[in-house]
Amino acid sequence: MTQLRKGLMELCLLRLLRGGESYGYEIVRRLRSLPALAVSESTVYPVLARLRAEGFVRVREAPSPAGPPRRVFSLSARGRARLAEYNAHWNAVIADLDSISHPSPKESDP
Amino acid sequence: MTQLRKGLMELCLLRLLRGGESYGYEIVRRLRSLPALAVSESTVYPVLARLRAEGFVRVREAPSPAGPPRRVFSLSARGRARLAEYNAHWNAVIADLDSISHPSPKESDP
DNA sequence: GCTGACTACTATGCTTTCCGTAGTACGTCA
DNA sequence: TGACGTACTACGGAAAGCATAGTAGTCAGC
Repeated sequence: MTQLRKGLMELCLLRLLRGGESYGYEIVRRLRSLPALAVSESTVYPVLARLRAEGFVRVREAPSPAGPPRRVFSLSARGRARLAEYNAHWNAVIADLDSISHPSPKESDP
Repeated sequence: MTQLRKGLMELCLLRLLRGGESYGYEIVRRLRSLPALAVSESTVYPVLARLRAEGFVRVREAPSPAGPPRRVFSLSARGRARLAEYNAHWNAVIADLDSISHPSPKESDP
C-alpha cells in the first residue's frame, strides 16, 4: 500500500500549504493524523526540498518557542499553478478509475 | 505524473477483471483509452504475473482468432477479497486528501 | 510459399519515490 | 548538566512503472 503514495506526497504538501504556511515538523504531525497518508520525516523533508528546488515553495526562517529555528514553507505563484495542474490530473485519475468500476450501465454482476 | 500510478495498476486490473475475464493485450488496449491511466505492455504484464503469483487471478488458455493463444485472466475468490481491501484503502486515500483541501469550514479562499 | 501485418507476450535495465534507521543540533527547564 | 522535546539531515534499500527491444504465432494477399 505504500506504493499507492508514490507521487502523492507532492500533492499532499501543496494542498497543505495552500491552507497557509507551515514547517516540516508540523506537516509531518498533520499527515500522521491521516491514516491513509501517514508518513515520517524521511518522506516529507525530501519532498519539501524538491518543491523548493523547483520553485514551487518559498522558505523563510522563523524562531521556534523551543528548539532550533523553523524553516517555514509557503506556496509560490508557480506552486499554485502546479497545484492546479496536479489537482486536475488527480481528478482525472479518480474519474478514470471510476469508469472502470462502472464500465456501462447494461452490465450488473450479482 | 507517472509516479502517481505506482500501486494503482493492481487496483486497475482487479477492477477491470471484476467486470469479466480478459487477456493481457485487451487490458492494455482498454487502459490506453483512459488518458490518466494509459500504460503499455511492459507495465501490465508484470502486474498480471504478480497477481497470478499471489493467487488473486486465475489463468486459462484460449485460442485467438488471429495470433498465438491468449492467456485469459479471471478474478479468484482471493482476488475479490483483495479488491475489496484495495477499494477501501483507495477510498481512504481520497477522503484523507479531501480533508486536506477542506481543513475546516471556516476558511474559504477566493 | 513467402512477405508483411497484426496479435500476444517476454526480457532487461533504468529511474523515481517512499521509507526505515540513525544521527545531529538547538533550546528550555529542572 | 543532563534529560526532554523540537527541527532537521544523511544514507541506503526496495518496489513499481516504463522505455526499448525482441520472440513467436496466425492469416491475407500476391
